[in-house]
Amino acid sequence: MIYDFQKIEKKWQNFWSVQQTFKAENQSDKPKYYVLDMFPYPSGAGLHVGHPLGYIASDIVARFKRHKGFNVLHPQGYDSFGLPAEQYAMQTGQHPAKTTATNIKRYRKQLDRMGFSFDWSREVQTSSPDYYRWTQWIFLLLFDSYYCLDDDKAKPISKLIASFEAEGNINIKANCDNNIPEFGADEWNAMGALEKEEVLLKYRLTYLSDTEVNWCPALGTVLANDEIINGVSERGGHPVTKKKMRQWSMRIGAYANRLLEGLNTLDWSDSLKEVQRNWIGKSIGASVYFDVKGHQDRLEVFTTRPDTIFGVTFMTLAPEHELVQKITTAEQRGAVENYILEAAKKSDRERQSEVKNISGVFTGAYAIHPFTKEKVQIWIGEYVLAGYGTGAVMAVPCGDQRDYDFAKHFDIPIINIFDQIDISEAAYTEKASVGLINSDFLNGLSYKKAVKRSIYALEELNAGKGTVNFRLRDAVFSRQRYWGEPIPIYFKSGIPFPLKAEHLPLKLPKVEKYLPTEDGKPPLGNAKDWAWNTVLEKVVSLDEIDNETIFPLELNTMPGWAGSSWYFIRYMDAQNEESFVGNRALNYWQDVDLYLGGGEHATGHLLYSRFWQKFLYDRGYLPVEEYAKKLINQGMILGNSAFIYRKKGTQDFISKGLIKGQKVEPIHVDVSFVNLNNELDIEKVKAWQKDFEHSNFILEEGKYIVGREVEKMSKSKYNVVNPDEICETYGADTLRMYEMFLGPLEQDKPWNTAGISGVHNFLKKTWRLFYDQEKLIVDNNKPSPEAYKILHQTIKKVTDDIERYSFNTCISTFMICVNELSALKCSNREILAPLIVLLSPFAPHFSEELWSVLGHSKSIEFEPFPLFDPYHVTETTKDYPVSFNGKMRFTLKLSLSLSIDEIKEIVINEERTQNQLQGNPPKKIIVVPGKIINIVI
RNA sequence: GCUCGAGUGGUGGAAUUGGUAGACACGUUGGACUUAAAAUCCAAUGACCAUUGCGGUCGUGCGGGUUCAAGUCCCGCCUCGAGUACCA
Repeated sequence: MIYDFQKIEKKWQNFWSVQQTFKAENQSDKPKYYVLDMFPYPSGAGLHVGHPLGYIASDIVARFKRHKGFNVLHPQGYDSFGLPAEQYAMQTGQHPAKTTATNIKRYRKQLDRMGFSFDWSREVQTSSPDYYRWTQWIFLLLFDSYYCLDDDKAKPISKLIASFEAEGNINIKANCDNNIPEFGADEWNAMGALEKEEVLLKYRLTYLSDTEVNWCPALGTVLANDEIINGVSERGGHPVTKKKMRQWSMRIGAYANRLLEGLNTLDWSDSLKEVQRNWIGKSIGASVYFDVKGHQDRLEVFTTRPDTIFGVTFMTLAPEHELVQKITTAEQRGAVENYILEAAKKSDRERQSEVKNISGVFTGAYAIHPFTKEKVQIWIGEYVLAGYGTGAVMAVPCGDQRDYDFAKHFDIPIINIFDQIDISEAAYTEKASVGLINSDFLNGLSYKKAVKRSIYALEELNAGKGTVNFRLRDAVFSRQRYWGEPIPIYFKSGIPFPLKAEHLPLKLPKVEKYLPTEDGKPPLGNAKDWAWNTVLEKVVSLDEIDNETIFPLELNTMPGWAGSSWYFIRYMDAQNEESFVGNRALNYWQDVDLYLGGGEHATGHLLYSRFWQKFLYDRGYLPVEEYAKKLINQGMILGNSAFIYRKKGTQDFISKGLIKGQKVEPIHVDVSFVNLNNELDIEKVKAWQKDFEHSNFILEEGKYIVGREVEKMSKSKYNVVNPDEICETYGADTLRMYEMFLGPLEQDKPWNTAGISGVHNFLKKTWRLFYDQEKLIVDNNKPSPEAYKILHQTIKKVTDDIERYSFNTCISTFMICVNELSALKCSNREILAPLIVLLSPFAPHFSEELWSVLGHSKSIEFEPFPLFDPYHVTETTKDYPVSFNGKMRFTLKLSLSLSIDEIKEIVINEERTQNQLQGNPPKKIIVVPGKIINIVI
């Protein structure tokens, strides 16, 4: 009988599906284990071989844990709201729901073919109303909350209202909008309902405000900071500009410190934690208030170097700073407005590319130095960013290179405050302990002391205070798009009100067009009837809304990250119609034990989901503050692109070896046209695209050799390899093992089919331990000691390797094991049965088949994982290295082998020991339980 | 510029706390079985020297150091990759 993987894989996939083998129960006496994959966006292109890498790894862990006696939750679903489906809809008029459904079907088929042990009864789709109903519910809960700084947690807004009624807002410490006027209880109680709502909006965790947003004209929508890479949109690479718009935001800033501190409790990679730390960007320093000469307003700046305050010779504001208009003098107005206009025109990218250009303009106004009382010029300059700190800096040219360059360029005075330091060429930016000079009461003090003293002095004068500043901005939550969750909000006189939870879901309407309306409203503006009907149906009475309003409903939708910020909770209890998750399920599953996914989500999904988790925890809906203590970022599988070379201006394509110095342009060709020796199938290329039909291919030694380059796998680079093809030729089990064998899980690696035969041969070789031609040759004889030794060494190594997620070495171990068993011609049931169990997480179909061949009727899945038995690993005569550390002590290490109790005798290789000890032989041997044996001499 | 990774045969990569570097696989070469091919099996495969003496020398990016012992630890460089960037 040959190894017919096609037949076997079909058979067992069908079996698992019919038996519902992988359905997890929400209660069990077994300990729980929750293995989570980052769910995919179902794109039109389908899966390529890179996508399953993480799923294979998590599937191995899931299956391993089932063998180890855990009740395993291993779900899968789809992040199915998103831009590509919407853009496709714009082009073709097809409803995104339809294309999404088609894509999901295709994904499912591909996933099933690889034999994953997902519990599909828990599938979620973020675009399904049953799911986004609860996304909307969480939005409403955020709307119903504020962040209390006294207790450092989110609380119901009703508590805030109660405080306002009792004592106004004077003593309230909350994370909220800036510039909220103070009011007492009487004033609050005297306010009208709408007025109160307007105040509350400034405290809510999701709130509407006029904010400077990243506007992407090409996509017709705003974008969050993490959706912009190098000044252009992540999707499509379109330019992004600044625009002021009334938008929903999420007060993630309230959680900045907890998100930062929480990282210390997580077992995530250092690099990923570092990315989040940088993104949160905590800096400790001081706020300093400068009076503006001749104005009431005070100018607030943030600095990390309050110790350098006596070096201030000017101030710089961002062009967008709100005080600019107020304080600019008549003579300077023209120049200032020109400058602002020029700055506004530029995209983020242009600004970034002009970093080295120094530009700025004097406002004509002066600030008063809080200590010296001298007046300092106030400038505006692009180098100050509106979005960081207060959008204004106190410029200390002697201590900051940018201020220094600016001062030199505009001939502004520079004061040196550093003792013995030459600042004629550049600023002194070190924090090293040089004494200060020209600094009044700070003279002679070191950095640390001066910082302390200056903050103290500022506070005394009421001219500043110690502050912590975060780079993390509140997250813009509105998107001017169709294919996203509708925001469950209606308006009355411009004030937002929440729909009631029992009225959810607020479903997406059908629209004719997916583009924004002609008057610039989001796509949902095309659904006027929907908006009115919804409001009539769901809001108590018509009086509740303003007659004047044309669109009483919120027309923006939620961003892509909304649905993905809590899907891992929904999996615990995906069918629940009463609540976003049931208490019993939640108490049982608690959190994710292992999360696997790409590191590219560090500043997006992985931050936002932590934020929502903490919020839901604060409000008492979740039991833990971090949902995934252990995270592994699988590396990317890269494509191995193939190139042909067109001679400039001709239709001649030159084989790679013949290019020499000629001018050629490389053109991607589909990798399937190229064989393992990089020879091109010219006929296929000619048939592929019209352009090449009459092209001339210049060969070397009768062949056209292509160039190769490793790039990201993508359709446009024609380097995509479809897992279906591999399953067709080698089978899913080979694909699974090969992807793991390619290299360490967390490393990026190019796809290369060259080595796949090795893994396939391994399976065939294992098969031959069971079958000789047609005959099953498994016997019930007593295995030899050698066979036991091989098996138990394998058990030990495979178990250890899975537990440290080193799957590539596991596979090597299997190969050694099977090679050795073949050499012994060992086909004993007592050896083969446990071996098949070991192998089953990696090659599940293969193992199930052989398991049933051995006469078992139940699925191998729940068979206990074989335990390592040191008794079977007898010969340990290997000579162990002996080490000597200064305390006259030797450490003798045993690699696998025996537990200490089993050791009868230790033989020390005299010659070797003598060599290493240079004439100090051991005198006494003490055996201590554990792995290390100490020999004291 | 800053932060974090990584540099090991022809290739992918092993070497868990310092302990026989190169496991395992691909590739290559030779051989067996075959009319032949496929499939399968066996042997060799870091470099150099010696191979009718079984061995020897050098080897983990470079230069130092610690240690009986360094791919692994420390110091100083080089190269590559990833992220990030006027963050006050």
